[in-house]
Amino acid sequence: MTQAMTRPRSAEATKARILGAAKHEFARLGFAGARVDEIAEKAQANKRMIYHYFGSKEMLFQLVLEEAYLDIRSAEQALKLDDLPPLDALEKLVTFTWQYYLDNPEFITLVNSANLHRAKHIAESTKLPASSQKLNQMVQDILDRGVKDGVFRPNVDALQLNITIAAVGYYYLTNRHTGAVLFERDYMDPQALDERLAFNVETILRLVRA
Amino acid sequence: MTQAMTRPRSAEATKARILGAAKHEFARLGFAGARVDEIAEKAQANKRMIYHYFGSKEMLFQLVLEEAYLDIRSAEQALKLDDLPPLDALEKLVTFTWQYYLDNPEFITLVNSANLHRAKHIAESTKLPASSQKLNQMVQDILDRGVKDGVFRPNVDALQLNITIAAVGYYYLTNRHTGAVLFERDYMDPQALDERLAFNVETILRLVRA
DNA sequence: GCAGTAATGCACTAACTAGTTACTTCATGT
DNA sequence: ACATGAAGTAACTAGTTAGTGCATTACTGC
Repeated sequence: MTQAMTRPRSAEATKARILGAAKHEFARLGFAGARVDEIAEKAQANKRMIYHYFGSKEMLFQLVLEEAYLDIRSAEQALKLDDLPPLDALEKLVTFTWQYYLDNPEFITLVNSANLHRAKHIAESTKLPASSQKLNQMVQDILDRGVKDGVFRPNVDALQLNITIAAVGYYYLTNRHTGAVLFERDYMDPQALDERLAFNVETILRLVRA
Repeated sequence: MTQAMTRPRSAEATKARILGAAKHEFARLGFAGARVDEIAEKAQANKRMIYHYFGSKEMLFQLVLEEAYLDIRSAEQALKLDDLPPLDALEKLVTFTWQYYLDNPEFITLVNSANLHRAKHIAESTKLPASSQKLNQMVQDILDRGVKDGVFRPNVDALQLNITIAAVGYYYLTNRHTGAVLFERDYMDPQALDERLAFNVETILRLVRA
């Protein structure tokens, strides 16, 4: 990439620009569809830098994925749901998850791409299981408090609930394009989004209420 | 493709073999990842035949997608849910949807790939909205009967319910590979599958019950 | 200031990939 | 039998793509 102004050299800044561009391209076109040359150009970096810092297209994808997962996991931890009554905590988690998907549309297509490749790009990671376990524990704690307070029914599985909270938002958004064709509706219309969120909250709360 | 035995010539049979191989490859690797040469080989056909019958890789993908959607829509219609009490009908639909995904694993990755490309490959189809509307009407009828019988609460939106029925199964299965890494569980273990189906039925029934 | 090291750029390659050209083989209706 | 058109094939093309070799340029510690 030729630059009119000489940009100060910085390994960290270049790495970050490459990661950002890679996230964008992998999310937009999938792993196979994304082009290394295009990533380099979008990052205002040279393709050589990608191989210098990341080694291969696959390793780059690996890092993009890990970063994406760690970001949502850390945002979840920042919610401080322990301070809220169980019902409010659960509603807040459903709403947060929905809003996170809306604010970070790359996340969903990255995860889809990871699964198309049978998760081989994150298989070696140890950080991801660790942070996911914390999420699961967080939900388990909410459930326990809710049961103790008598607002939740007992024996709701935390992992199944977690999966379901993600599912009701994720599916709507990832399949919004085919959904729009099949059901002739604008899935991204603000009112449609509000209605879906309300429906999702209702779905989850009815699932756990005593 | 050289064949030891001379295969009788048949346009229909060749087209069908190509469509089958294409479905398999597109599902396995996504649209961008699939290779036309590989599809030809798997179909025991010559690549030229693909272009002869289907015109382009994109048109082939288009037909594969349409066929996949029409197949599930027709299987849904064959369920004859009108003959069942509303609660049973809904449970049967949830179970059917889950089992269809399990029996047709290509369906999910094809739909993901279609959405990655913003549904442009099915945008022109008129059959798909028509058949999807029938599905929606089917669920609406179940809801109406349930409300009349007093077993369902009123004002549950049929489309939202439809989306949710698909979501709780689809998400679990499409993200089973990353899920297995993150949560260190075998998502495809028979007992895990049974538990998930039971959870999904519970989720949907609690959502609609009076 | 200058040597050494890290960052960057350019031009290249070997393999691949969608699509095509020009041809051969077969089935069938008369 | 044989003409005709459809089914099928092999080899090719033009463009693309991940990955590299090597020279150059800018910081940094001394």
